[in-house]
Amino acid sequence: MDGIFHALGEPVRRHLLELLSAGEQPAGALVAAAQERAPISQPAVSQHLKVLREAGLVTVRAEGTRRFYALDPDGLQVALAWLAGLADPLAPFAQPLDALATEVARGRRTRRAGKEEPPQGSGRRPA
Amino acid sequence: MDGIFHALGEPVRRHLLELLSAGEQPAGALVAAAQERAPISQPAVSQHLKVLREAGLVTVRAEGTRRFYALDPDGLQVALAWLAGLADPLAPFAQPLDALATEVARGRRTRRAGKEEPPQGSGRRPA
DNA sequence: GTTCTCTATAAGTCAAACCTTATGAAGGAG
DNA sequence: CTCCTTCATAAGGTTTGACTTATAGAGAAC
Repeated sequence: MDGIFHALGEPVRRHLLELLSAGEQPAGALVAAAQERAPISQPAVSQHLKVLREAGLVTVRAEGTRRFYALDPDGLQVALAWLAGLADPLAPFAQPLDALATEVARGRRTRRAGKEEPPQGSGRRPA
Repeated sequence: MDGIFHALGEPVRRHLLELLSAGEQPAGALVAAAQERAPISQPAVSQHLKVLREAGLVTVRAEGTRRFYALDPDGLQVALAWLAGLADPLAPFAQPLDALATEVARGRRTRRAGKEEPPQGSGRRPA
């Protein structure tokens, strides 16, 4: 939870998430896209991706020498639920918006991936 | 947008928002509540409140020498919409979850302000 | 094998941001 | 008016965090 919102607090990292909302991409493409917006080095982007990874906001899949990053719906859901609970304290109990967000996120992932649960290497750290 | 997520990145500030989700409170009460969780000075809390204020996440109302803080649904809505758009890029167009979040936030505000909509007799908020 | 590509980590620098003590401004009480 | 309360701002110190250059490791191409 702490890690999630801390990760979201950085503009570059939010931009990376926006890029990933179009679908999974190799680190190289993310570096190129980030450098198109503002001058930034490859290691800087790599470090940002590490933060997002450890926060549980993105997942990585290795293919050869490339690392494909994708949004992690679970992490996003945690942030969404917290904000929704703030707006209306009853929401987390009645769960109307909460459940809807989960639905959307999950549906989006399975629809996009078309495959199931590859071996999950890097550890996910609780927030 | 930048200011909003930057403000949300700080644990103390998120705690203050949680406290405010129970309703508007004077700064003093927020200081006391914050100090209950961890040792922190009054000016530190005041500075955090300033950040939240400038980010558009809270509003202030002066009454005598006291300042009553409250959640600003508009700011929360911006954060919610951004996250929802991430989870499903189509959401901002089709606006299912987006509209729902707005409804919730607005309903909450007008309900609290006592403008219209007499209470529907449901129980007051539980734990 | 050698080399080139792709990505992550190491080490160091610099700026942002958080916290503290001290103080000031404004309203209410005596 | 004087004092006390409530809250904000000022100034300064310290830590956190983001960036850069340099380098290492793994796989693909030659």
